[in-house]
Amino acid sequence: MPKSQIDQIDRKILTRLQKDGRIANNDLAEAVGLSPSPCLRRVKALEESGLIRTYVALVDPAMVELPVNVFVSVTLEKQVEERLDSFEAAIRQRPEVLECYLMTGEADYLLRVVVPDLAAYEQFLKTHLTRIAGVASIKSSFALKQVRYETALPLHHLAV
Amino acid sequence: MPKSQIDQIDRKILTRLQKDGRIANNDLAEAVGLSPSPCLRRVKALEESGLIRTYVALVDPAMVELPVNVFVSVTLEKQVEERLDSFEAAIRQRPEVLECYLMTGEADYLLRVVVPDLAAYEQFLKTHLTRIAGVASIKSSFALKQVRYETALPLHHLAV
DNA sequence: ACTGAAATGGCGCGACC
DNA sequence: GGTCGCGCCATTTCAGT
Repeated sequence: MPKSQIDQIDRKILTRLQKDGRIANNDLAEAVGLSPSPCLRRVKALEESGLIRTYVALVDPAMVELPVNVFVSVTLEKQVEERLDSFEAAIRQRPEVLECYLMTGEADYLLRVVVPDLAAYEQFLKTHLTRIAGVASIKSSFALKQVRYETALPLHHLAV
Repeated sequence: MPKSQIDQIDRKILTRLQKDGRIANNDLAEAVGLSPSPCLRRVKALEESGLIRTYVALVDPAMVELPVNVFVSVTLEKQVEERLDSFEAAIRQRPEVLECYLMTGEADYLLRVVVPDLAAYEQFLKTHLTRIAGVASIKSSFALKQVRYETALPLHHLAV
């Protein structure tokens, strides 16, 4: 489903829903200059195409005792395809790993891990990360502060 | 508002809403073993306490022509408080910077930037990032693949 | 004080123009 | 894309424990 299907109104809908996923369809319709029914039809189409993946509630990390963000660079022993898959499968098991990227260059992984404190991170390292087969080296970088965290993708580049 | 206020049911509510932010209150109530009225009251309390920050729609990056993730390490010239604030303010202006963390160690920043292609990233570098006052050095690392991306925080550590 | 049940007003969501 | 209408859900009120 290429971008050619996305017009100005769809872009407005997406921008609005990325800010407020619980907006009432009536209000959304008014905001984008449509009547409720065709607006809802567009939203459903965006959902069914997979363009809108899901709706979620965002929780404040500090208020649930999860103030520590750690970025972990992981290097694997060999770059065999099989190793990558098994590493990724293992990573997907761990709920404290919120993000994981396969990186270029040294061809390792970058993880963002969220934990209550340093002790919990040490536990994660010892009990889980170091036990994954094929892990050669691990480098941890700690965040002092989360300056910005957005889930809304910028859509300005999408042509009309 | 410490965690002592959060009981088992609240945890279930949060876990559920982090997976499906648009679930009907009736269904949520049934899922957590409550009747609709007290369930909704708890949700409202969690919202007003700020523990639930907001509800959002998550959009598929590839389907809106944003397949490129870049992690950018930024070092500032001097670690004056004022410089940090002005850098952070500048970063907040740029919608392609989805995440920004103040890091320990070399005490620089780590950014996650999302762009349509390498040309757009080059444009971002030249037009915006390098023009921010106080930026000493920039190191860009590109992601080949987003292996995992979660917004749901793990709540298993919260005691009953 | 917090929970569960009933009533009402508004909205989501389909059929049709 | 807009209009109409039904059914369901969110929300308030009231009673119970």
